[in-house]
Amino acid sequence: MTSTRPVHATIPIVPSPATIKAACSSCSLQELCLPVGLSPSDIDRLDRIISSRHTTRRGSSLYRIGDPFRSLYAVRTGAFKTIDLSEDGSEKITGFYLSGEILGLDAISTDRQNFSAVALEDSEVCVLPFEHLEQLLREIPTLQHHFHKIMSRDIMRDQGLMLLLAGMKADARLSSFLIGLSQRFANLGYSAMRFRLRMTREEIGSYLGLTLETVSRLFSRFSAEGLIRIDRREIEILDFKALRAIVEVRE
Amino acid sequence: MTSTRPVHATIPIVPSPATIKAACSSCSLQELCLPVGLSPSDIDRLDRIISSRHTTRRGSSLYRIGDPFRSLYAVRTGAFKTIDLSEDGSEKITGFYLSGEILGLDAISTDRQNFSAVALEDSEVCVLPFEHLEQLLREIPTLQHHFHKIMSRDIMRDQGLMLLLAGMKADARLSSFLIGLSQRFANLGYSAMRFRLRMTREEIGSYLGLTLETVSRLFSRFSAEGLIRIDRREIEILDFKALRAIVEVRE
DNA sequence: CGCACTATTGAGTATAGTCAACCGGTGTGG
DNA sequence: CCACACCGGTTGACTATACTCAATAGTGCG
Repeated sequence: MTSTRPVHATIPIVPSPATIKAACSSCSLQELCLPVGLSPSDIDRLDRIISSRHTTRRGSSLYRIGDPFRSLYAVRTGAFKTIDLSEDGSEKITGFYLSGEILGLDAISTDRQNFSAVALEDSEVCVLPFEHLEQLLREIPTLQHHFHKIMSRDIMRDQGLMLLLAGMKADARLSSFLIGLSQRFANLGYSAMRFRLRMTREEIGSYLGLTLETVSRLFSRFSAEGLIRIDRREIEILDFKALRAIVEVRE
Repeated sequence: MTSTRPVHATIPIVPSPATIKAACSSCSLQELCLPVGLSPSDIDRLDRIISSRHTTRRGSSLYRIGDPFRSLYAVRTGAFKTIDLSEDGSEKITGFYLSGEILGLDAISTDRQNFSAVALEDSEVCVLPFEHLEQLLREIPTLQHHFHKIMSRDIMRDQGLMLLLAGMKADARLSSFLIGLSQRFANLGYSAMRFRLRMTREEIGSYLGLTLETVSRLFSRFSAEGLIRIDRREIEILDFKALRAIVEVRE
C-alpha cells in the first residue's frame, strides 16, 4: 500500500523515516495535539514518555473491546473509526478520528477498552502510556490544563453529536457531518472545500443513525441541488452556506 | 431512606443545617463524588478548596450559556438538567444530573458555559473552583486519577447516549432511559424499582430525541403490558427483565 | 375558583427504513 | 488475460415508525 498510494497519505510529515524515535519535537501536529503551548524543554519531557509509535494497517485494529487500558493514542497519520459491536455481529460507529486527535479517553474510567479502534487507512499513532502521562501532568501545569481541555473537548463533541442525533432530520445530520469534516481538514491545513471521505456510506450512516441508502440518496440530492459535487469518495463542497442553512432549519 | 421522608427529598443528608461550611468530610456522597478513595487528611485538603455551597431553586439556573467558566459543580441534593437553547427559543436537553454528579466539565474546553443548568427541584451544589482543583490534582495523585475517571465516565456516558440515539427505536430508548435512572437511584441508595421522575414527558422526549406524545404513549403501552406502573411522575418497574429485553432487541 | 401546565389519546401524514434490483470498479483465480 | 465474484454505491417501490395537529382531561398553584 505504501508506494503507489496517492491522495491517501494524510499528513505533511517531516520526511525522515529513519528517525522514528523523535516525536513531538519534530511533529507537524505540535500545535494541534498534546504539546500545545509547551516550552521546548517541556516538549522534550513529553517526548521521553512517548514510548513508541505504532503503525496500523487499513482495516486492522489498534485495540479491541476488552483490551486492558494502559495507553492513550494520538493519531499521527491516517484515520480511525471506533466501533461498538453488539453480540449479533452488527457494529455501530461511535467516532471518527483524524490526525492530532486522541483515542482511548473513554477507557480511563473502565480500565478496559470499551470500543474497538479500526484504521480506515494505513495509519500511525503515538503511544502515550497513561501512568507516565499522569505523572507528567502533575509536573507541568500547562500540559495538565491542556489535557483537561482535550478531555473536555471530547465531551463537547459528543454532546454536539447527541444534539444532532436527537434533534435533526437526516439531511441536517449529513450536512452537519460534512461541515464538521471540512473544519477538521481545514485545521490540518488541507482544503476545507475538497477532500476525500475516509469512510463508506454505511459507516457514515452508522455514525449518524441513518441507513446507507438514506446517506446515498442525500448525497445524490445535495449533488442535484448543486450543494456538492461527489464522485465516489471525493467530495467538493460547492455551496457551504446552503449546507449551513440546512442545519440551521432544524437546530 | 429514613422513614417519614417522602421519596422526594433526595439525599440521606447529615441533618445539621447549621454547619453548612463542612463539606466532603461530612458528606454522605463521599463514596460517589470526588473524594472517592482519599485519605481523611486529603479529604480535608479538598474541603478547604470547596469555597462554598450554593442553593438553586427549582426552575432557576445554576449557570447560563456564555457565563465565564471558573468552577465545576458537584450536585449535593436535588437534580439538574442542562439545556442547549437555539435562537428560535426551543430548548434541547443534553443531560440530567443527580446527586454526586459533576456539572460543567464541558466548559473546561471553552472557558465559557456551553449550556445552561436548570434545577429540576430545589437543589444544592458544592462549588469547586477549577484552578484550585487543578492545583490539588497535581498534589494528590489519587484525586487526579479519580478526576480523570470522572471525566472519562462522562465521555462514556455520552457515547452510550449516542449509541442509543443513533441505533434504537423509541421504545428501546425509553426503556434504556428508565434502566439508567433506576441504576443511578440504586447507586444513591434508593429503590431501583420505584422512584419519582424529576422531569416532564417533554423533557424526557427532548433528551431522547422523541416528542412528548411518543413518550406518553410508550408509558401507556409499557403500563398496559405490565412492565411498569406509572402515576403522574411516580414510576414503579414491575418487569425489569422485559425492559432489558426491549433494549437488547435493537442493540 | 380558575388558569396554566402537564399529560393522554386519536387521526392523518411524512420521513426514513426495508427489501430488492442493478451498476461499476477492483481484485482474484483459472 | 479474461471471467467472475465481491464490495460499495445508487435507485426504486413499499411500509412502518414516529411526528404533527388537535381535542380533552387531570393537577396544582396563585
